[in-house]
Amino acid sequence: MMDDDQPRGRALFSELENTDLASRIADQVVMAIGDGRLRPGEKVGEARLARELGTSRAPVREALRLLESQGLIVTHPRRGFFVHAYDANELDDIYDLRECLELHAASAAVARMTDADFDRLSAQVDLMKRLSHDGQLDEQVEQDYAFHRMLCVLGGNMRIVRTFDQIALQLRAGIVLLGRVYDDPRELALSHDPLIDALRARDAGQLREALREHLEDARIHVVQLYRGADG
Amino acid sequence: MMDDDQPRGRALFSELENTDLASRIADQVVMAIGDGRLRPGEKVGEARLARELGTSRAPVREALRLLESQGLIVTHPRRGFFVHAYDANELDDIYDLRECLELHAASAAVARMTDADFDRLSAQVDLMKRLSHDGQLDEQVEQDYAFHRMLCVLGGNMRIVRTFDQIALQLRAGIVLLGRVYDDPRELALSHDPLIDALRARDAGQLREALREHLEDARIHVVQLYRGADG
DNA sequence: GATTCGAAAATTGTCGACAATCTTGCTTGT
DNA sequence: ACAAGCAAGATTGTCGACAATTTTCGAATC
Repeated sequence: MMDDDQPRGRALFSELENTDLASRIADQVVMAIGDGRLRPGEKVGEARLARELGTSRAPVREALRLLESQGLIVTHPRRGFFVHAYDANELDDIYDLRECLELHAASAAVARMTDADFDRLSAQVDLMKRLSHDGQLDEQVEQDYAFHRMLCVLGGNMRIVRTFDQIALQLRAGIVLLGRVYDDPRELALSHDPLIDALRARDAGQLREALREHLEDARIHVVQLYRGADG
Repeated sequence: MMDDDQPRGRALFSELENTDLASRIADQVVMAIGDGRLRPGEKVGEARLARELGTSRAPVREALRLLESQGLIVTHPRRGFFVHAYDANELDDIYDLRECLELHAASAAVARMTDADFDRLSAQVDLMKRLSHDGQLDEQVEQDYAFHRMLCVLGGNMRIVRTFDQIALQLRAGIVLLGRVYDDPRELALSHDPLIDALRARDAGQLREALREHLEDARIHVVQLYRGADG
């Protein structure tokens, strides 16, 4: 009896064949939120969804409960499921938490990182730069999260990585509908250079400072956009 | 056998009176894990549980999925639900995460704390001391978590509080079965005095240092016990 | 015309059922 | 007796159904 640890429900935006019907439905809902078919605050009726997808309500219910635990869906008992509508304050809190986690993980990562790890991180930023030239913004953002996730993984605490994944999912879901966050797409890729510099020097203090600045920048961008959007 | 219809005042999970069957079942399972009726690694058959509780499988399934998202239950597809068996490394990771969060929240708390807040924190420790004299260890541990939660709440970031709640639940579930963590029950209450001192002085640096020591101490206690238990 | 009230429609929480799959325990062959 | 194989039993994933509740929408009232 072995534990076949498969890459857990880590199908973020991919519709990979998941053996489980509920997980597949969850993915579909995530995508629907991601591309705006489901808007914040909108009701997600399980019966309606089940009819649309041609399944019964049971797996739909499970999928929505799963997304509820991920923070993408909220439940009002006896009234149904709704797409979680993030407000500026909540995003601010989330970024605060993210900064707290990432700074901690990054400090540990500096001590544990091998040369090959550094090369991979560096290559990741290069990839982002190439994507920014091609105007592939969505893919660039995806690789941005991948970069920060790598940092967390290198920190060595899988529990922190899991929390980061949750946060990343929420941020993507909450932000996608904003459209562009940065005025110049290349800004996102370039803003990672200070991190690479600090990593190359293996200077934890320098990395913390660079990362703090990096994340504060993103936080301010997003929160300001959100406050401007509606408040 | 689970035979208690009394509310029992344990508000680990449900906030309001038990409205939802699934939530009530989740509470029962949490309690069952807490007092050892369900042991780590043990299978939790939904059909079996449903029969014992006199309900159908649907709410049981939802409850177990909820607990899965809380990290208390793991699922092996097509094979069922099992009580999550924490190992020493995982507890180590959890404590690391907890320390990261609590240090961050505590720093913010110092700046936001009112005199009344301080009095409440102080009173909380006094309560723990009284409980430690009466030998009410379970209740004392409960109030210990309440104290640390207050600190997090004072930090002002509700997202961090939510994560703390998750961690606390997992730690309680994972640790309870160890029995005693401290040799002397009074040690737990007394170890909070340095925190109170730092809070009284409103010295964030001092609080961070005291808290780090406090949590490192607990971490080492628990992890060592766990490594000694089975490895 | 706006507001309150009430019946119809839709939705949720819960239930029992069925096929596919996993587990268990027995049979069988050597 | 012991291991492999097979059949019976139990369990999971999914489905359709029903009562209770919520929402909707039109009617009656002021």
